[in-house]
Amino acid sequence: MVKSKKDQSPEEKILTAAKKVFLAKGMDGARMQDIADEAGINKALLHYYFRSKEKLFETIFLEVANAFVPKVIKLFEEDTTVFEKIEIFCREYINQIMQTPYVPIFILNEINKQPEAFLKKILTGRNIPVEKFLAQLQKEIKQKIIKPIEPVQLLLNVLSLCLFPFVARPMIQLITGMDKNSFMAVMEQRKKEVPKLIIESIKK
Amino acid sequence: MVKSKKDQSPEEKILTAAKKVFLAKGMDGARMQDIADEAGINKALLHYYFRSKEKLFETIFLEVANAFVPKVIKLFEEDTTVFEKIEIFCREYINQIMQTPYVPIFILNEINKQPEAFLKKILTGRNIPVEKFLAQLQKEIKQKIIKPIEPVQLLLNVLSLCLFPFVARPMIQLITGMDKNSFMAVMEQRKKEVPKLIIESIKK
DNA sequence: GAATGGTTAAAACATATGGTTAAATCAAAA
DNA sequence: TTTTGATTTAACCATATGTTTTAACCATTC
Repeated sequence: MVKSKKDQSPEEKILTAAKKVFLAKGMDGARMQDIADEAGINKALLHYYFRSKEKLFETIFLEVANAFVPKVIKLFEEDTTVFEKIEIFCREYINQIMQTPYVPIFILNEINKQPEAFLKKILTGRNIPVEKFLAQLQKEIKQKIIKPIEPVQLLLNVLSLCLFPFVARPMIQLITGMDKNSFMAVMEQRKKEVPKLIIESIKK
Repeated sequence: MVKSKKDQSPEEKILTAAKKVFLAKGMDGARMQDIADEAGINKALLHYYFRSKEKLFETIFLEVANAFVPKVIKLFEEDTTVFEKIEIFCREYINQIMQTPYVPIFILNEINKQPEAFLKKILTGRNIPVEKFLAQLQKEIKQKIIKPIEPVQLLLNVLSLCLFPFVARPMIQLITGMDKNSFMAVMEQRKKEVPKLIIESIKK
């Protein structure tokens, strides 16, 4: 059950509104007035709680970036096969993004536009522990369980297949004529299709 | 050989500058003054040649959209196997986007933000002739050359694997530490890797 | 209930920004 | 050379927009 607008503190109302507006319009397209209207408060209050548009955006960006980082990264430290990891990762990550389908295009676009300094400041201490998985990959390659493969290519394949449909959703819906529900049904299928495809491609 | 700035007509200078600025900052982030400065001309001249920011953007969007549509679509009407088509499409499309790596994120983002009316107006008469390919797909499935597959899943797979890395390039470079050259080298590899992966996954 | 300190809003402010105007410039035609 | 029409610019305009100010409001404390 989501808190109704009336139950929220002004600060919460602002954050909820800012998230909605920034996600829809991006940093440049968002207007402080839009956020105030959406929150049902005065524009000056935004500056009372968050000093500037930039500060408010920074707060939202951080929060939304969390919704973009796969929640299953601890998975990579578990004692399972590479195939199992891929299977679980794809299923869970697609599942996660289905709950927040506007997040990927927002994040990727802002990363593309914000100055690097801004990003470094925000995204510090967020590096995924990948060494263990790389070691396991090398091991299973040596054991001839999986074909030799460049880890970066595997990474690109997994992320591409999981995330791109959400990034391109408006275009895909435009050219195929699907509505939101049909699209989500296709993504539901992909929870199985994507890991199958990846695993088939590296299985020996 | 690219025309030097001095050789270009004012209109060409404006278009070149507008393309650069819009691609880098998007419709909302771009400033008419930036474009004027980049073109080395007065701001009023922008309005002399293109009535408004919206008109100028529309012109650029159309041009850039062309750089986003695969130049090899006629390929689908040729008399070759599905496998050959996939192979050529991936190789050529990745090749094409490597020449214009900023285009995908720009287009996808603007499609996400511009009102649908605007897009419909711009993107009319641009539908890829896909029926013939679909028929061929069905035929080769019946002939048991390829596995049964949802065409929309195949489409998503191909586009994802070809385009996503460019959309996510800043992020990928940020988390892997690659520079532009390393990234492009990886994409060079992908011209072979991607079609191989796709074909493996549907070959019977 | 007066005082206090945090909270909210209306209005004002400064600047940015898309767009316009009117004059200067320039090249080609007469 | 003069004229004419297109091109280019500087200055200006109106509005949008992020931010600040000032005062009203409101709950809590003394």
